[in-house]
Amino acid sequence: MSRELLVTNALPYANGAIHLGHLVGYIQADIWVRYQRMLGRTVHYICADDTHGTPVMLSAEAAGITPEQLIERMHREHARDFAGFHVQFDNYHTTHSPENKTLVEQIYRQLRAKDLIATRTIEQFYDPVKEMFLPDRFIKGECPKCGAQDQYGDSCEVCGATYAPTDLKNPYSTVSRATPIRKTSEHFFFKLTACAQYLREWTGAAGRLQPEALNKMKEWLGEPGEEKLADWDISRDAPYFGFEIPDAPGKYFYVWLDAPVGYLASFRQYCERRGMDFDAFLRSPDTEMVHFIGKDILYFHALFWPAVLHSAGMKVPAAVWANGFLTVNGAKMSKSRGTFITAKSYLDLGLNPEWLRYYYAARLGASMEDIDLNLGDFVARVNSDLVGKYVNIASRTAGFINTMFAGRLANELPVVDPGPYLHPSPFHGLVTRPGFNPRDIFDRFKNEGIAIAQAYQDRDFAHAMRLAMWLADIANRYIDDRKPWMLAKDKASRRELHGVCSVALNLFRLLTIYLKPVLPVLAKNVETLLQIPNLRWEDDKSLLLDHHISSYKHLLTRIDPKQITAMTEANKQTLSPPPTISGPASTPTTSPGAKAASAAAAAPAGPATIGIEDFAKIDLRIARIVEADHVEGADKLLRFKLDLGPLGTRQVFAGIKSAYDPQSLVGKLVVAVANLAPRKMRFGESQGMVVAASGEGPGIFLLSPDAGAEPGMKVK
RNA sequence: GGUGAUGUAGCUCAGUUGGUAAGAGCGGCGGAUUCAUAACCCGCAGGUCGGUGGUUCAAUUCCACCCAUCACCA
Repeated sequence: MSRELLVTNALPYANGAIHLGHLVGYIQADIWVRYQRMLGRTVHYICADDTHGTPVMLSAEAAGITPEQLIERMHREHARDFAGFHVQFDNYHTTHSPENKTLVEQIYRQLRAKDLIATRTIEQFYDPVKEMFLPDRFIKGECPKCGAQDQYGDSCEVCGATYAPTDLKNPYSTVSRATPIRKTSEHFFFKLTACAQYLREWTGAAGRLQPEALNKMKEWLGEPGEEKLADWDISRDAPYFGFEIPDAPGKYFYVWLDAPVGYLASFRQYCERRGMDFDAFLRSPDTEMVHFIGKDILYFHALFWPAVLHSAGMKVPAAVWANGFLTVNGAKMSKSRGTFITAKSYLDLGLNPEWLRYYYAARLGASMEDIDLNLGDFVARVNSDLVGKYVNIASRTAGFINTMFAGRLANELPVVDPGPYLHPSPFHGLVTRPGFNPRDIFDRFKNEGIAIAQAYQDRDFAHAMRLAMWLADIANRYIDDRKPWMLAKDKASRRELHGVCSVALNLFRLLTIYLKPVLPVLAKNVETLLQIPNLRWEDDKSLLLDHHISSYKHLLTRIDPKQITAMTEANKQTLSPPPTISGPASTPTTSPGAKAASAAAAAPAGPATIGIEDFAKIDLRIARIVEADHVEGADKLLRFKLDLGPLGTRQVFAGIKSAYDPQSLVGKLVVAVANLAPRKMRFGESQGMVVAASGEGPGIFLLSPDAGAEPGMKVK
């Protein structure tokens, strides 16, 4: 396992900011890479922005800039965010690069030469206004089963039904709102079906995929003879932001073909900069390529990517490791709850990136399971583990070395039996090495270090952190037992004090080695404190004796829960409007999955409380519906004329068509927001809103006052 | 509906290749201490290890079924 490694992280898409969910995988890979380097292994850690495709093209257009300008800006922001979390790539390139274009074309020509490219005519939805083919996600319509509005082309978020985009009723293009038409076009396909047997071999190799991922692959591949795979459509028609296919004007490579090639393109740029031989690296049997990805893109990395590489005669990945999604407080990240937290906002608010690195490490195992960022747990764990346990060891002993011994560690350490400080470890199967002396606390630490190293190697960081904190507890008990503050009072015990503090700081040094992949900056500061060079893993074999250290300065501050509140507040976007004022923007719906999660989290994660003065800002009034009709061309809206008594009459639109027949509403009393800023809609101006209740399921319910209320009365 | 995963103390989670091992951290309560950014140390949780059957001398740990949750697929 001393091979030279090329390690990559999935390329973030150049269409949005990096958020805490992205960071799980990047921090995971960065920790793993740092660990490998502490062992002295050569690792090239590579990433890039994924820049092509329809979403980038349309986003740029919406922003009034060129795709090149957009991806340039995103590239800068992404690189900044990763650096901010100490994710230290050796190279961060872009898929929109000459290196990538060359490589993609080279691979494509290889596939074509091997007769692995087919052409076929397919029919797709086409936006006649925008004059472009529409990816499924840009088509919405009514659910063919339950009739819910604004559903995507694959499944209904209201009733859970699944279907093809062609099944949608009243489909429309989310780009232009036009009704899409069907149109045929010639597409290029990669003959993935020819690779089934190879893929069975590739996926089955030991250590290549996680067991769960392998299960999934078996599902996708099927048994020999089952032919579950289909050929892969790798072309898209203009207009498309990407690379044009050689000898095929107007046809572009699908973004998912050139995205993974971006790993190699970025690596090639890096090789050229460093004077390394790119081709030789790929040819060598002593080099390995390892991809860290999110579980959502396993399909692309464990099927298409190895198949394409193998077919093109190139080095295939040694391993593809997927991480799960991030939930926050047990639920999907939510913009309205403020748990859709961007990397930038975390850093801008002054939160320490190593807090998050530690917390992720403490929760990350090698499996594809989702991990949860429980914000309360985050505060408790970081404060308790890092400040209360780990840093505290130095904090409570370095001062004595500084003031009583002129900053010099003892030249000889007492032998300390860890026995009294060992609490029953929950970890059976103690790893031991030859010559292990269980009666020596340093041996005990080093012995545990072997298990920690193994855990890092296996990407079971949670286990590594647990072991490290178990050691930190031992060190603290030792200090507590020997009571240096008592020893300091008696001149006769000077020598003993010196020994105890020197032992403690040496234990602290070992722990720093074990935590360094996770906490690189903190470790750097410890190296400064101890006045030692760059710690490597093998340094746990030595001790610091008769050595001068600097004066102690705070190594890490605690998290103030107020910082967490500030962060969620800063990320809280304007609450989506309730269905009643649905304008051109679509009504947000909640997926069945999020429903349960939000119910579970409902108690602790409700909206922030407000004062009466906030409530008073909303001018709620009783209103009588004097007119109500359908709106020509609107899917969901009804138009009302409301009588607000002394306030006159108002025209208001409300998105309740699915729930009410307008005629039945005339004459009814309802509750209206009178001071809502008027809003121009496609069908006229809405001068207020009618309030209604709705739950997670279908159904909208207007509020109405008890008998006796009159139009214009204030609701308070 | 299919496939896979998960379900252990109030919370977050370890662990058990089946047997005197049912545990940690956090929170809470009590005590001790004052070196340390009120940190640290000691004590207190009697939890049917989701439910029901089965295999076994013995199951929380293996098997079957069921329930709940999650993910992917159709």
